[in-house]
Amino acid sequence: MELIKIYACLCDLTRLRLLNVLAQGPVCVCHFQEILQEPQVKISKHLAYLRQRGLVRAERQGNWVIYALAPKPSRELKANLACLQDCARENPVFKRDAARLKKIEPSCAWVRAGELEKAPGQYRCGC
Amino acid sequence: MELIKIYACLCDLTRLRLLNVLAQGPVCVCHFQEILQEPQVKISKHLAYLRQRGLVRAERQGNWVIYALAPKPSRELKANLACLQDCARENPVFKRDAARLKKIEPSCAWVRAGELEKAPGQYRCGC
DNA sequence: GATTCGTATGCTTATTAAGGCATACGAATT
DNA sequence: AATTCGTATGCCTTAATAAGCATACGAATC
Repeated sequence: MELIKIYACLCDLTRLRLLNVLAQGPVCVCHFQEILQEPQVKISKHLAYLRQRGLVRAERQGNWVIYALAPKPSRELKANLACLQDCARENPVFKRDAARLKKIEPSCAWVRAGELEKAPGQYRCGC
Repeated sequence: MELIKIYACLCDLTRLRLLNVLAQGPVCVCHFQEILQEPQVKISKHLAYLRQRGLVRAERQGNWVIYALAPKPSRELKANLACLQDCARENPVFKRDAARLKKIEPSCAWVRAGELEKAPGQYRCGC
């Protein structure tokens, strides 16, 4: 069932952080490393987990891979992501991630990738 | 983290069904068996899971044990339970459970138990 | 006090998942 | 074509979980 799949994706802190960052727009893996301060394997595996379950899309851009939220989220997914955003607002962990994202943003060229253009938000990567 | 715990509770169909029924008010285990059409062990174990994590409270009433939603839910829990209710509205599984609950309701004496009185809704048990 | 009823728990098995290390991959660079 | 860079994956270990069977428990009844 769609709902179970969604909740399974949400019941890990790393994935929660990834999704919460992605809510601001597409991000590449290298930036996730900086923002979450977690090893590359860990991030890559959790992104794969989310990708395999359709919550997230990936697109290669040269050497980098840019991740974005799924373009056509189900009603359930949309509702739960909104709920997560709401709950994350006051949480120190998510707030810290958001701060690091803001810090990285200016030092990073904006990238426009064909496929991902349909996704919400702006492109933050270019490394 | 509170959020992770909540999502871990929500990522199982049986628990989702239990919580969705409990949103209508306290219910005893025997009625859960009728409503979910699942074996007693399964229901009892998932209720224990929810109880150990504080989403749910239990109170003995003679031979029966009546379960209810936690009396003082956190902001996160409240938000997610509301989201679940919203998502469950259109789902055939949850709708079927709700129908079975309605069917049982009239044939069942209303019980007032001391502790649980603080919980939302009405008591459905008495078997 | 023995039995019955409703519920909970211990045990076992199978599945899933998380984390880390090493390594493989594709694209760009040299 | 060899190397480098960013990312993904295979393998391993460990831990958590689900499900079912058998059994234990507490309260009521006989």
